[in-house]
Amino acid sequence: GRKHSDHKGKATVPSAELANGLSLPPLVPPTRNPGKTQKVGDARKAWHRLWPPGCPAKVISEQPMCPSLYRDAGGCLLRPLCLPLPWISLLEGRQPRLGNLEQRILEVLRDSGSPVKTAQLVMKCQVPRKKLNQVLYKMQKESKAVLLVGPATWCLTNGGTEEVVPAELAERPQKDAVAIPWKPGSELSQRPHGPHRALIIAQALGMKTAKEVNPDLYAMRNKHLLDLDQKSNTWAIYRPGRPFTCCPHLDGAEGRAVKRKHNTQHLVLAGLPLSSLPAPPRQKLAVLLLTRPWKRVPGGRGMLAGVTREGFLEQNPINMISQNGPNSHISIENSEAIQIGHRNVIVRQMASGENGAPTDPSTHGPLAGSWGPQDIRMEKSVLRHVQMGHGNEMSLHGNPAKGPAYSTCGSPPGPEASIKIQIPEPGPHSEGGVAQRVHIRSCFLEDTTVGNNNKMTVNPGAADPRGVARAGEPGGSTDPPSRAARSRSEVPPGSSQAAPVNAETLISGELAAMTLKTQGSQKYGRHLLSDRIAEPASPEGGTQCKQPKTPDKLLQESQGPCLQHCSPEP
Amino acid sequence: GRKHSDHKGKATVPSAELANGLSLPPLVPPTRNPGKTQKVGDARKAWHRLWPPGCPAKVISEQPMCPSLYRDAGGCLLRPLCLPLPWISLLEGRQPRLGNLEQRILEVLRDSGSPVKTAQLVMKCQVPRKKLNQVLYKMQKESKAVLLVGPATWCLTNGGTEEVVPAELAERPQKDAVAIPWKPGSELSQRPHGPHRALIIAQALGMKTAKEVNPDLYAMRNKHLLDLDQKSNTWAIYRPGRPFTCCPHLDGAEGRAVKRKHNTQHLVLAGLPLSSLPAPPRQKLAVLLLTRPWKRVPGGRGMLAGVTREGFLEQNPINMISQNGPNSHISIENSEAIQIGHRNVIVRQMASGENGAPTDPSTHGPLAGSWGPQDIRMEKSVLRHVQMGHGNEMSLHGNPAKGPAYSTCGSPPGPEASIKIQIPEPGPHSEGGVAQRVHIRSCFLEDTTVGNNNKMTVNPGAADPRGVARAGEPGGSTDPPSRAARSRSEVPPGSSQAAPVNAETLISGELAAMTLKTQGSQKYGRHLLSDRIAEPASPEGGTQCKQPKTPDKLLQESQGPCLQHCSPEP
DNA sequence: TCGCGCG
DNA sequence: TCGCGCG
Repeated sequence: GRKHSDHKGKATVPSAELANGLSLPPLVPPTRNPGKTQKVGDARKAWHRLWPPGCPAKVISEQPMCPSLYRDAGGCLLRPLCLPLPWISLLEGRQPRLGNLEQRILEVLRDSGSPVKTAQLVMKCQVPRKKLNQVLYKMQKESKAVLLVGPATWCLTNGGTEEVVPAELAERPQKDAVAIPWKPGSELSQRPHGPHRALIIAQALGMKTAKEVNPDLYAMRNKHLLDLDQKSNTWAIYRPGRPFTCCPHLDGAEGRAVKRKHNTQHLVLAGLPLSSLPAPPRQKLAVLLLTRPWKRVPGGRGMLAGVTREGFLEQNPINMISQNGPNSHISIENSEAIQIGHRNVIVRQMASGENGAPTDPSTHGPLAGSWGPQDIRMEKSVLRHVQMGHGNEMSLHGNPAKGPAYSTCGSPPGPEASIKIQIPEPGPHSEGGVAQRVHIRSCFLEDTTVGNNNKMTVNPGAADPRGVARAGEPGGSTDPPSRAARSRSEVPPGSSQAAPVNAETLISGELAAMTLKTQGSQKYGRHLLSDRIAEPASPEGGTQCKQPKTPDKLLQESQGPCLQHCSPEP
Repeated sequence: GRKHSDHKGKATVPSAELANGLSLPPLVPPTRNPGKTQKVGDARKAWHRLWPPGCPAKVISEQPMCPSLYRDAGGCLLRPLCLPLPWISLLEGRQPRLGNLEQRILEVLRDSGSPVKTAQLVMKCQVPRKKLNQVLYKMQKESKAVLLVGPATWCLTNGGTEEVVPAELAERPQKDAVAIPWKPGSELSQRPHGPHRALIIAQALGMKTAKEVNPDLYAMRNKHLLDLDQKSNTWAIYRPGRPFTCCPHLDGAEGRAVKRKHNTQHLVLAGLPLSSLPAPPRQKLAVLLLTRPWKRVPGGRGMLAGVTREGFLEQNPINMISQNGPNSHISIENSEAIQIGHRNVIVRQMASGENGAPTDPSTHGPLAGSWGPQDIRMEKSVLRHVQMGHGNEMSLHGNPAKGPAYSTCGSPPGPEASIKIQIPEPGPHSEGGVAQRVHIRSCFLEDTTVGNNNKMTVNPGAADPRGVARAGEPGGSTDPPSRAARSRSEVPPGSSQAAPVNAETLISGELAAMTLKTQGSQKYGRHLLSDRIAEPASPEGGTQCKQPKTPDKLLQESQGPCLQHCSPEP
């Protein structure tokens, strides 16, 4: 991408560029002692240092669920504080700020000291002319900070002094704005996820009493940014899925603790995608999730937290999503029986039968090493019983789920939902590289396999309940009813079982059995699937994972994964 | 989908609508004796009859690779000539003509008799305002046929008489324009694919010498429209993949000859579209299709219906599409049972059959290393029972699912339904890179396999319950009712089972069994059939399909074919 | 004097 | 007088 180098010639932060379509100016170290009192004039300068033009402040408020995103993209200047986004959001919420572009425009105009042509601004601000005009005209109309003084020619209304106070800036009293910045050595910094009492938080924010900060805290709780523990009356960063969630931003100790604590598993993990999708004007984030068959969350905008909370740990057969790379995205919607990766096997035998017996794996075993790289991109798609990869097998006996019943006549898979699965190369420079690259966007997937040498047998059985009932192993253990059967009975009449994704249905859907697999070298800790699953043909494992172990059992052996979620929406 | 009914209230041609976003006016029969000399004034009228407004003339020059599509969509008036597109292109290239939109604009203005607001034109012409303005201003500037007489207000410059002579029309001398049309009884008409000597062609075009037509012929050769046989010095329609190609537009005799020659029958081959995709504001892609059960042809809309009607062998179970040019595109809609890749096999056993047994996997094991690279892009498509990759197998037992039942409510996955499948040629520069590249966008896929050496068995059972019951293995286990059958009964009447398809998406229909295959002759990568498919019936070979007499079986023997199609765009 | 931001 | 086509 292009880099903005106008500002002191430093490189910009590309991730922020994604977030708002702007280039970032170079990072500027925060004020050494931000808590120190300053004069107002200086204060404004200080703000500028804290949130220089281009720092995607909006990311914070708009996409509050994603600490890591903020930290990487927008939290540049606050990163040294090592604070999760909610705190930063809280902090930042008390700061006056302008949009990135507005800031940059004013700066350019001020620096110029004379009218500036739009073409110049385009270059200085590194944004498309159209976007620039949108902002310029809006600024002229709303804040009067700029004026069109000729054809495509703009200047400051106040002669370029510091007294520029655009509308947004003028709205908030700024008296204590600068006093706010987080105390570096505060309790919160030491224990960034909490819990903390309100007073501590208030003090960290430069306030005196809890009362001052409470309104914000409660508001943030309502937005699922924070969690109030009623017993201890303490506030903590809210993390969906906790304690089962292992967040990437946890430090090693904490992460391990979580794993230890929940050693039980059935684990789940889940994937967390973080993404600031491109598209400036209407960017929406699709997202992610996954985990056990989670049910649809009615109504849902945004509250991925809710999704996760509800959906977790429900009799889930297998969910494995591995996320590896720092910028990986996983976003899956309405998925069912998916395999992505090499050599996966899905066997679904809902009904009687030894017949759904998968083919002999050995036949393609030898071919194991031969599969080539894969680069897959899917967008706005609905897939059922899909395998992608080499040497896969799929057997579908009887009636698998009856397909996405779209009631959704109106809206198609929304424009922004996205799934991306990128599996970076295991080694530092193994350019030979990407064994599999998958981009899935706005898709419905069911019984899907992506990868090489996968196998899928779907033997859902009949509508006849008996068939379902028989769907056990030879040994006599009774399998749970098929998902299809279950969902069939569970889904209320008239409800759409699987709606094509759109921005608002992001969170709805079912993911019945999904396997995302990467062949990673174990060195790097990227091997995300249990060996059992990865190598079903192993001697002790027998053949195809015919069912000896429940998926959950298999999962127990897998290393925990982690995930993070964020579902920012403007 | 909207229909244009302004023009004498007749239904329009959807395929053209797809192609350029315009509705077509009703077809007008061509001049009885097009070769007859006429006065210039009459001539222009004759042109209008030959290429009435809405006739996608541009299709010809812009996308010359698509005879059958042209014949149905744009070549409507030339259809009686039974000429392949290249000739028509050649012929047409000498005709003055207007673009669809220009024609339509003039028509609307003429009908109005008074200045017309752009907003009105938007509605009348069914094109986006921006596109309309582009054309309007261009017309004003270049042909002076229209004039901006007020804000967004246009009128004819000549009061709406027939004397409108837009730039394009005026550019060419028209003295012999009308004299050109193909001689109905010419050699070329009798042998429309050639070969013919240049003189014959020239004469058919109303010229006197070969020299006159040679520049065009060579130019067309360079565009791969025509082929010059050096030995005989004759020109023929160039058909990639010949002689294995059985083109839909072949006349009966030639078609039979091809069949006889290759003993393949039931075979089909089909279409290959080449399309210029997306295009600016809101172009829509026309598409293609092909095949056999191609049941639904929405009434009244679509010339593609015609394509199918005319060109394809009814009852052919399997259609193969070969892709040959480097930039070819294949667009598939509402397809089912598709295989894309090398050495695929589709076995569909509609009823009874204890076999249905998938083929022996070992047979294709050895071939593993031979798969070529693949680059597949799919967008906004619906596919069922699809395999993409090399050496796939697919067994469909029982009733081929009835495909997504499109209720096509409202909006679909989007305006630009398209599938692109690009299979890079294994040229010298096959850097050993990406073995498979897949891009899927806005698709519905079910029972789909993407990859090499995949296998798929779908055992849904027949519509007939008994048949279904028997469709199991010899062991006698009872198969569950077919998926199709069940879903049929389960899905409430009126509910759409699967539908993310645009109402305007056109050419909705079903593609029951399709195989997209590429293969290359070792050298050129244009060999279109796999050995497996080409020679399955050989005595020593194959055990692939046990059902001898079914069409499926016959398919095994089929030689690969070819075809091309194109979906026009302005 | 292409000014364009426009939904 | 939202005129907008604009590269």
